[in-house]
Amino acid sequence: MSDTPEIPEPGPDGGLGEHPLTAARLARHQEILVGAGYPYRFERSDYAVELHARYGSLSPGEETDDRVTVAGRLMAVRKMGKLVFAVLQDATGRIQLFVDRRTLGDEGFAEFDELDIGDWVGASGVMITTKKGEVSVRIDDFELLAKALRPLPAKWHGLQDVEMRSRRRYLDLMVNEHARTVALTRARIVGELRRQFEARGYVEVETPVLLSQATGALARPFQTHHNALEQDMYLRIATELFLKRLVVGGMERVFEIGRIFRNEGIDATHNPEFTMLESYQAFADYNDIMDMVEEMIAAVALAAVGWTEITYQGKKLDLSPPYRRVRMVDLVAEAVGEPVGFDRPLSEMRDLADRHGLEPGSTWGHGKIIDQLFEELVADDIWEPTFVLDHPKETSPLAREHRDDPNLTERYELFIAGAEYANAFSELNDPLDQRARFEQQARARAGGDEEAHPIDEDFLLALEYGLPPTGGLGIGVDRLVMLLTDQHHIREVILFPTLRPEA
RNA sequence: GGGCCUGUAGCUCAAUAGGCAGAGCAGCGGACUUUUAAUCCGAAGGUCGUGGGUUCGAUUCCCACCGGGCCCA
Repeated sequence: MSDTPEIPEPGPDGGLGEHPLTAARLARHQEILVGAGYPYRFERSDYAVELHARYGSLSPGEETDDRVTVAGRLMAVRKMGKLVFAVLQDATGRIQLFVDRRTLGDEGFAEFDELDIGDWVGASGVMITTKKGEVSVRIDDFELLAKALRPLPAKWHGLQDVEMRSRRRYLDLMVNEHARTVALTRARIVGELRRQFEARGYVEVETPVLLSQATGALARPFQTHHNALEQDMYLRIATELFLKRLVVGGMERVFEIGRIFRNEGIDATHNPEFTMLESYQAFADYNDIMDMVEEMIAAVALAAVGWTEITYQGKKLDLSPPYRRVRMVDLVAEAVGEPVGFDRPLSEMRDLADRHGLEPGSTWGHGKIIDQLFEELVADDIWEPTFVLDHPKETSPLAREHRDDPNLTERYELFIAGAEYANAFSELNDPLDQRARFEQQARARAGGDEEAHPIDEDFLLALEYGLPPTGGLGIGVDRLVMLLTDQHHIREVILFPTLRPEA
């Protein structure tokens, strides 16, 4: 009888039908579904940012005959009776729609009135500027592309709640410009890192995430189980040993940017899954890698933020090379006011550690004490980019012995603003020495040191076929993004940080 | 793991020395053809994180739990 189709009863709608803020949106949505439905695609002619670039110089009140089609999310609506100003946000920015009844017609104008903030809309019209000079599209046609059944966070205060910004990152991205900026800057940083390595002849590779043994670093792994193989497996805690196997195989320059998993605490600088960049270059030593790293950091800063002189946590920071290069033992000696060489009796070194608030474990040698004194007394105070050189052999089981000192290794960490950004060494390539180092680690582990490497026999096998002299590097990508976007918490640079399930 | 703080409307935040919980924005109804957080008028909107306890009465005090934040280890 009736020619208007019946609106279906609300099905399982998550309670949207009962809430006053969503009932009307849901009803409209169902009305559209029983009618013409939503379009499957939409042809846009221009992004918001392009229109501002092209028409920003029009004088106030100027009109053109240039037709454009825009699309985006409706973020604001200002109704003036027979005239409406609406704001559409696309991936690049915002553009105002000038919606007047004369141009759009009575029917279309009434339909536009039914739109809600948050709806996805496509619209066509001509480019004009308003009396106040705002670049706008005076629309003569529009289409509802998808309806937002839930209201957006407040337009002015946005979304502040840290928890919800992380849990519902899409809302954060919709309403907080800085969230979009950080996400885009991260993409630029990762892209530039790739370009830097590719320009130097490196090949990007992917090594396994799922392993029967998690090796190559000091960390507790996530454990899982493979049903068909009937064996426990572990998520990787580093990519190091697999990348070196590739160099053994003759891939002389390789790098990987990949997710690493460490089953440890969550705080401002640690997320259980994070992104690590590792690279290995045959025939290079750690000096070569230092030169490369300072060039790369500067290039990445330029690409990401446009300058090498940045502001971090309210202070100026210059990332242009060359970076200071200083030995760890010299920094520690300076901090404690006395020499900390390996020629001093171990008992004196243990006293020294005690006096500086450390509680040296029974397995600690000179090297571990020096390393811990550095962490405790020096690391936090380094501001300008600094390569801290020549770590003790004891705490660097994968690094090659220093050519001038058998107690040290050719290893450095790059410190900036009190945090570590890169870790690199002349790689240990003698399989016999590597086996001895692993065994020393195993003894420390048996002695109660949980921060000790397990032995990886399969890696030793590969080494026995010959690893050329190699310079290796690891960079914490998330921390680098934090530095370049001036964020003080890792959750701000990871789109979906690890959280407890919501109650 | 320890300490401190925190959870109130869709969002951002108030208040209550234990006695009917408020505002701005958003939403709803109305006016308005040049707005930019539009403006004006009107009517609404709440399981005060969850569960116990004390009390005549608890959003407020106590306990536990859940989520979150900061600091320390």
